[in-house]
Amino acid sequence: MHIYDSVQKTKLPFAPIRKGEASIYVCGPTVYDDAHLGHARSSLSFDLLSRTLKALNYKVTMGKNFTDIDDKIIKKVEETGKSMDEITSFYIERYLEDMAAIGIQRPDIEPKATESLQAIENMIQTLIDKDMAYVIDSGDVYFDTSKDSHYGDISHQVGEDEDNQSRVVHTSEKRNPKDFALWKACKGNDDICYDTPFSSGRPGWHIECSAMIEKHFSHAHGTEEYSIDIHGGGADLLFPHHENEAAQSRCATGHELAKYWMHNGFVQIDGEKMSKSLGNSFFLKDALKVYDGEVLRYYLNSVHYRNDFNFSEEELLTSKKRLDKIYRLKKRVSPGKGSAVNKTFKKSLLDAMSDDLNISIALAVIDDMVATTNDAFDTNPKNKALKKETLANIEFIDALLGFGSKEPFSYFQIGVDETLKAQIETLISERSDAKKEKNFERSDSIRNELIALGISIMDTADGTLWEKA
RNA sequence: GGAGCCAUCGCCAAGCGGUAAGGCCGCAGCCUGCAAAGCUGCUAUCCCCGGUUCAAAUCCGGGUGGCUCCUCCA
Repeated sequence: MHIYDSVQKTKLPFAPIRKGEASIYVCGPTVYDDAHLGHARSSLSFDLLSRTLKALNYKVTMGKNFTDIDDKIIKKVEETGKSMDEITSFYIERYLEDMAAIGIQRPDIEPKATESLQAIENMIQTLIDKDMAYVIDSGDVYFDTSKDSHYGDISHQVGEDEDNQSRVVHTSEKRNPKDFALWKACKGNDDICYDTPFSSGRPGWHIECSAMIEKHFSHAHGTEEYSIDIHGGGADLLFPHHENEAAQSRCATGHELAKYWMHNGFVQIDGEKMSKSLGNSFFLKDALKVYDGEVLRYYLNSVHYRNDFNFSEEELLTSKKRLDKIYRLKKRVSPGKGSAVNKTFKKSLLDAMSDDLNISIALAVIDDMVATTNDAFDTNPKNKALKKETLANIEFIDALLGFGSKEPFSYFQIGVDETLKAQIETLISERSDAKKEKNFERSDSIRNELIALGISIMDTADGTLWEKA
């Protein structure tokens, strides 16, 4: 396995802290609204990583947090009059449903900030005790970036001279412009506050990830140099979020946070980053109303995770066509039971994914397998061994990439209700009769009716099959 | 103002110094009553200008264009 490390900016062989194991932590969503396609892409990217490592026989432990204490959540509390818990638990449920719909394997650990307060407090206290953090008059606690000689190693964005060059004006009692809040003191009676020795307040954004990783991935920390193997998230988190996480963890624990850092590219709409502030975000739940989750999954995963992804309906339809081909092949071999995966096929797929998740090559390998197998069945439709192997191949695709698991006939009937189904079957039956009588004018006319209904048909040796377009 | 990323066939997209994968679309053919599906074949010298090298889409320098980060953000 090779992984592109966004800190070293190069592809590195994956050598985990512990042989045969892989610990991954991905920054999850702040739960104040529904997940958009960008969240989907991030989840999908690291889902592929996890599946690939599992296929390579690593014992994977995947963690993804829910940020459930945050300014925007508090704002939502004020706006709606609902409790913070009502809001966050609602969106956490929605998030999990949406992710399940696109085939994301549930992480092993899903920590929440509200359930990690002790760990957060401990880490901040440690930093204060080590004089790497300071409490200002208001009760806010800041991390002192000047005390960390490695601050900047992650994002390479902290220059020597710089500072007031930033287009953001910093005005506070911070000692250094780059210092960031570990803890925000209570602002008033209505604020969400937790008591700690340093002040009553709530955690800053960055500290939760460091604390959760420390809490949930607590290796013995003997001679181990890193807390986890891989830390992931969107490219926008590299700075300041990950830089700050790394600094906190390094200074509090004496260990580097992660051995490898991976960042996924953005989903764009018309060439611009999808984001709420630009008003161009596309909620996953809305996309799922129009497109099947499996098709969305194939589509959003069809471009390498590090590249930006420009969403277009036209390209999504192209992805569906490629997925369709896999299911058409599956129709030829279903129902049945798989035997063993073709070794060459399996190796080619794994080789592709082992190269920093080269999905393009992987999909090309699948397309090739589909064409070759179809060709073989065109020559010999009754090749039983090949049928079993093909089923096994498709099962492997599903395990590794997360698509192809549906019953193939039902895949082509998504969106067809019982009434329409009965109508289609009647028409097909009438058409078959017409064909037997060589009344082709009639049979073609029926076919046109079906096409008008969005149904395409194909005559095979086993009768007429139909598909919803 | 500072820091990065990207630019490959009509569209999407691999490539990581050794002579351009794959998909969609299009064209031709096989199959079919005709189709559809499936299969086969055909279609690019890599934004521009310099340089390094026996050899560059791939490395270096300079342009041009697009995107992102430095503020919440996947």
